[in-house]
Amino acid sequence: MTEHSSVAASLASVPLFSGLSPDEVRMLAAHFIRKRYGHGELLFSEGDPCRGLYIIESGKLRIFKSSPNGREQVLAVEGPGGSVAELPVFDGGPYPASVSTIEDCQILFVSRQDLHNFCLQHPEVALKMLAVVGARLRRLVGIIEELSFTTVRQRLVAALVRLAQAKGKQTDRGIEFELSGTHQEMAHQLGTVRELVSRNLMRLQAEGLLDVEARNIVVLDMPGLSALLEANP
Amino acid sequence: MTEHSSVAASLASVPLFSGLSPDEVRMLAAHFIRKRYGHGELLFSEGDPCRGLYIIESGKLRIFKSSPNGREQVLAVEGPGGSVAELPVFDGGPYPASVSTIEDCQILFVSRQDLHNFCLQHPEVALKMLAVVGARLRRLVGIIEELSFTTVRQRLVAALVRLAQAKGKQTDRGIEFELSGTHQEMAHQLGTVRELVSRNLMRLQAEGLLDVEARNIVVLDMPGLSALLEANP
DNA sequence: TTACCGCTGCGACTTAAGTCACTTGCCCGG
DNA sequence: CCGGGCAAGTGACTTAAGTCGCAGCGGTAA
Repeated sequence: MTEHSSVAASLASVPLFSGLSPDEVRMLAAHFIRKRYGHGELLFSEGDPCRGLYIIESGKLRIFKSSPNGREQVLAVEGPGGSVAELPVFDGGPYPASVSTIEDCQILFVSRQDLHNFCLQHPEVALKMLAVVGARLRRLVGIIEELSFTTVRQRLVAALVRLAQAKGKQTDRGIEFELSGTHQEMAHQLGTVRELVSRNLMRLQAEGLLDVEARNIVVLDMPGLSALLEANP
Repeated sequence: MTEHSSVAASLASVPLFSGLSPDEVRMLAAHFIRKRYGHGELLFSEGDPCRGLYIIESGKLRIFKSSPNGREQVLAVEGPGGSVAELPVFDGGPYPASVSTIEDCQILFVSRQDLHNFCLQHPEVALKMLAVVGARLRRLVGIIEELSFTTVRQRLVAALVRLAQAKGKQTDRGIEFELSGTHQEMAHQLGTVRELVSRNLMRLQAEGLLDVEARNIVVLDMPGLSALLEANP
């Protein structure tokens, strides 16, 4: 397979461009460049002028805000098939947040200009864009809700429940899975600091809901855990 | 002026539909209904299925999330020319937040179906939509940033500075303006409770930065106030 | 092997945030 | 003119959140 046609193959499977004809995908593919990034590399920082759109072929990256005090708040984690910076490509403004990889990544890039031109000829792509931006907006509203109504403890529990559902394996001891990153990274996703993640994990263990062995988590009492999401005291 | 043509006149001045020809605006106007709401009325609640799009002719309304414990977090305040629920109209999902008026309002409403049909024939409206949704997304990111990086005090100061710039009048004593609502409403916008707004205002007064007389604020030391936005101690 | 470094676990402490209960003042309607 | 009700000020308290400092652990690169 040539480089070019492998790009086309990737694009065809991206939700953003589903619905295009093979010919259209091929035309579009001509404008993309493939890039590789190592773990922890920065694609761009908030405030940078928008150069173009990124599409993830493999690996994961995180969209985040960082504060002068070194705190970080993760807005989203995107995996294969996901895209980044749909918005500023269209409104012309700067990137509203920074993006870095959390795994080695293979990424397709298209310049703002090229994508813009393509969209003018294919209005249905703009509608897809609206759907993607919409989904992002809903997630942001969810983050705001969590930040202003819940405690760190509840946010952590919510994250654990999500992880358990997403990649938990039922074993003889309970539902088992691995934390996606370090405690530090979890803290960034929950909008807090490392110590609180560590402490709250220990506390959940002390309460008999979890079993924590380094990064391996065993949920012993799923109903009990979920119950913490409802109650407020 | 007939009812219908006055609707058309209003629509023509809304950013979302600027760029349409007078004929197009007239066609669009036929699908709108004018509604009136009193102060404090609820247009819809989060989770409701999306019926259509709202455009504000006069008055103000607030988009907010509310928690089971009675807390509220305001996501945006929209005034004349603003629109509400652009997103769910397109992605078909439920409303992600609730909306209520904070003044008497005159509002134009169009059903999801009618707007959808119109957009299919006028793709440029979809692009405008993208811009509006984009602006909203940026504001949400800003809220997240404030919630996770700043204190209530800093958020309050930021809000005061914004108000001072927006509607402050230079007088002999300093920059003078009125709070937009009750302390309770401010608290909802800052994602906190009434008491903290009250206390922090008093504290700023004690520090000689403000003069507070009921709902009337006089900024005595604008540089000093702005300085609080930078420093972290 | 050793030295170093990043991740983790803790204990002790400080401070922001929120809760509760109550007072005061003001406006509006009867 | 009086009483009810909402808005605001305030003190005392509880608790979540965050900070600091340090110790142990495990891997890896020299």
